[in-house]
Amino acid sequence: MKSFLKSFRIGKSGGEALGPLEGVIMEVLWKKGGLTGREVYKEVLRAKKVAYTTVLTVLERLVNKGLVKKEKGEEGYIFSALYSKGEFEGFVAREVLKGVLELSQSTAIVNFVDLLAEEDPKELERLKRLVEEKSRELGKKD
Amino acid sequence: MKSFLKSFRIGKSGGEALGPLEGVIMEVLWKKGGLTGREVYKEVLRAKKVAYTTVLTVLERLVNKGLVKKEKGEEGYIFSALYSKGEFEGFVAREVLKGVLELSQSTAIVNFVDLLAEEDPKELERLKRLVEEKSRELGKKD
DNA sequence: CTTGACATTCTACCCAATGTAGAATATCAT
DNA sequence: ATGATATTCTACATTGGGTAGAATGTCAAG
Repeated sequence: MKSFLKSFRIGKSGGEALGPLEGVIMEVLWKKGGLTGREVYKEVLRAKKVAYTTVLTVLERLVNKGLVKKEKGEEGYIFSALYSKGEFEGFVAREVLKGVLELSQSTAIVNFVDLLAEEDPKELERLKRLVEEKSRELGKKD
Repeated sequence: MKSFLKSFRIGKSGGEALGPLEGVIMEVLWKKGGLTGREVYKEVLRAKKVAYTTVLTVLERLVNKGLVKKEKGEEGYIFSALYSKGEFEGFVAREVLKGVLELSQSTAIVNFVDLLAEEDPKELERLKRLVEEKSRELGKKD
């Protein structure tokens, strides 16, 4: 996956790795891939009033970022997501977490646990299990 | 602390919540607070060749962001960081982690453990301890 | 083959954050 | 009052993203 991730925007409802229109377009391509520009446009319209050419421009930028594939079909170009939403989220999460850990590892760890405890305390168990698994998986020496 | 954090930039060496020049200036103020513009400028020069007015402009922007305090002193204005580097990092880490968790909690958790294991596996122990403490601290019922 | 409906690409504008710095103005000691 | 600073104003550049019209390409129906 290419280095499309330059910045992670912090908004009211979570972080975003894509602009709002980019996000809508990727959602469309994740739900139903292999669409023509016009089809993508029609889907986007359900969420947001924009011009057809705006959608095409953004699609082109997503292609340049390496997130979308554009291939000639019978009916003109067909656009589809190069990675699933899950793969994409994984990539974003990894890069962003890497950034936070490099900023200050201890701060990141403490805050991660705190946040998880605040937002969804039962996930602490899962985290603990994951850590234990990982530990076993690594040092068979313990 | 104000909402100065709009975006977290992902670079080669970790994430950054500030631009490069902003970062240099904050480092100066964290090392030795209570400096005049000219003093900040002189310190910044050791790291980067810029004009005095550039430093002043950026200082002013940092004041507007609520990260720097500017107060009249004998010798003109004195600039100092409003928060320690640790406080700042904590705030950034928290906001960014919140963003990642909201993007996809499970993805965030899995990747967090994986990354920590890759980068500094002995920290897994600390993470586990923190999780256990936090669990005890919450549900005294377990 | 020409025309009209699309598709595709080009070009250009806007905005915000950041870097950059000169111009203008204020202040003050000599 | 004059020259050195300090401070503020103004402005330009770049980047990422949103927006869309203009220009051009394509093709099928008349």
